[in-house]
Amino acid sequence: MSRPSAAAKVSTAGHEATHIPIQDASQTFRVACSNCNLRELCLPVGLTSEQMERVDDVVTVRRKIKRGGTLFRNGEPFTSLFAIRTGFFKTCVATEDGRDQVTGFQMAGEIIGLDGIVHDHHSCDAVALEDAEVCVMPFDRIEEISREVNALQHHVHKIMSREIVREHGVMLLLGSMRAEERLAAFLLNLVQRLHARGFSQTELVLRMTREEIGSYLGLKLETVSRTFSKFVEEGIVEVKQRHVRILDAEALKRIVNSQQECR
Amino acid sequence: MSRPSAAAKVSTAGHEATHIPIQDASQTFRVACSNCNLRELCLPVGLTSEQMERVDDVVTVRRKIKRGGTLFRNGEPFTSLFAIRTGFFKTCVATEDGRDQVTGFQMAGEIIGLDGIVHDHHSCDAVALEDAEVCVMPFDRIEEISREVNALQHHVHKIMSREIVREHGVMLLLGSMRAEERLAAFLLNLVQRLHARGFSQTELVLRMTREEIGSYLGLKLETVSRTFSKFVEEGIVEVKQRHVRILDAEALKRIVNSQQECR
DNA sequence: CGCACGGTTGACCTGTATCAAGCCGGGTGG
DNA sequence: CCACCCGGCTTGATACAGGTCAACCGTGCG
Repeated sequence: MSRPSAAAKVSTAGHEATHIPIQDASQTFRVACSNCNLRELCLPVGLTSEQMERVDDVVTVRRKIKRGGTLFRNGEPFTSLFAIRTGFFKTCVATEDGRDQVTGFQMAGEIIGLDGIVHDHHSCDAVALEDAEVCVMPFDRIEEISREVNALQHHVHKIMSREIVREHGVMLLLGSMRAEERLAAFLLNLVQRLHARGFSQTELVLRMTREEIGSYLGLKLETVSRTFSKFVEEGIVEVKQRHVRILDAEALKRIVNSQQECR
Repeated sequence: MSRPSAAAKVSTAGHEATHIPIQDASQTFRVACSNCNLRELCLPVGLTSEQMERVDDVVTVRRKIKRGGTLFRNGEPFTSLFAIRTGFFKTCVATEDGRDQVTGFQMAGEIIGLDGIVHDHHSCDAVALEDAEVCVMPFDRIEEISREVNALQHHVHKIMSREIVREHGVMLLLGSMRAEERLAAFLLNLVQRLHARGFSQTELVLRMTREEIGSYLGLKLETVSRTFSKFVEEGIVEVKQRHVRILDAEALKRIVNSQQECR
């Protein structure tokens, strides 16, 4: 998967402002949270300007990652959490025997790296699915400042708890849903998160391959493909490559909590 | 369960208000962590006695839960985390359409309730699979004290991170393993945790039904049963009801990371 | 232009679910 | 104390969702 090349340059408006000429792999520079437009996604709301000043110190630098590059890898020492500013990531765990599992897809405003806290080493890989930029937040700094700013402390707890709850949802999906339900749930989840970021509620561009979707959903890529085709036949979605338009969101919702009924 | 006269000394501040009236189902009383024999499972190590005194304030009361009783339920307000002192729990999430999924089994020394932090309400049920006793740790108290005791702060972060990593493992299991691998992984995990608590490395008593195991592993109870039978035939384990003796742990390990070879 | 990777589709196979019957053990009430 | 019942478990027969293997296509990159 070493296919760096031209960044997938889909013009789905939005984050263009942050497009800055890329130099080498991971260029770094300094910025402030206080005037970041993603603030309300990463940070607690209602901070005094004094507190905000403290919180600004959480982010030391930003870092750019090219498509296909890794933000961190299983086994690497853990030092920082990362707030995604732009771009799209997948995280995945692997067993020695080569099998691997995508554990999540992360987009702007989301935090990654929480897995590293327990053992001071990361236990999964974070791979950029498109050119990305993250805010680096050294974890000792986070702990220090969250001792002073209660709202930040609670916010950190919430972020971790949210991740736990999200994973519960994935377990439910993997443990008890059939292929159609999984894919429907996946699409609804993606589009909902994108919508919260100001994108369309009905149209999305998949940043990942069918294989990656399959890995996340516990399905083979062929099954993902077939299920997409089925949705298309039924007029629920339009699919052209990675571009998906949802024609009937209600149908998707019905699929998710139908479970073939009865019993 | 000696009446904790030693704990009565604490007398800190006016938290008496939090004393919940004792009901029949869940009896409550006060104790100290500093001389709890599970300390090293719940708490950070290497605290000064001064810090330990602060940390003692984290646990307000204990609570007993009978087999089949719930510690908390989906939708209930979140106020506290719980450290399991004795007994065995399952946590499970459910969809409106009745389907549900066991997300984990918890034993002595483990912490439950982390799911409630994000939304101030629990998002899953915690059910006692045998008579149990838990330490109640009001979360605002945890936050307060962990601002003062760095080691506690970091410990809380680790506990949450550990849960995230554990769930990654379950996702891997559910997303990419076959029935035998799942059950083998499950048994190894259980026995390893029990061993860490001083129990046998080769013998265990399952506290849950085949159906609950199945729910956790994303299998039907019949498949769980058949897979047990297969392991018995192969001489890997002995199974009498819920009593399991592992005869060949190596074989289980081989099953877990074999994945039908090759590729 | 052509290759290669991602995606689609078809044919077939298999692991697990489903349905059903029966067993075992423990608790209850007569 | 026994008979009975019931929940949990096992086992068999059969069905089917999804996996596997394979061929082919389209598109975007070198």
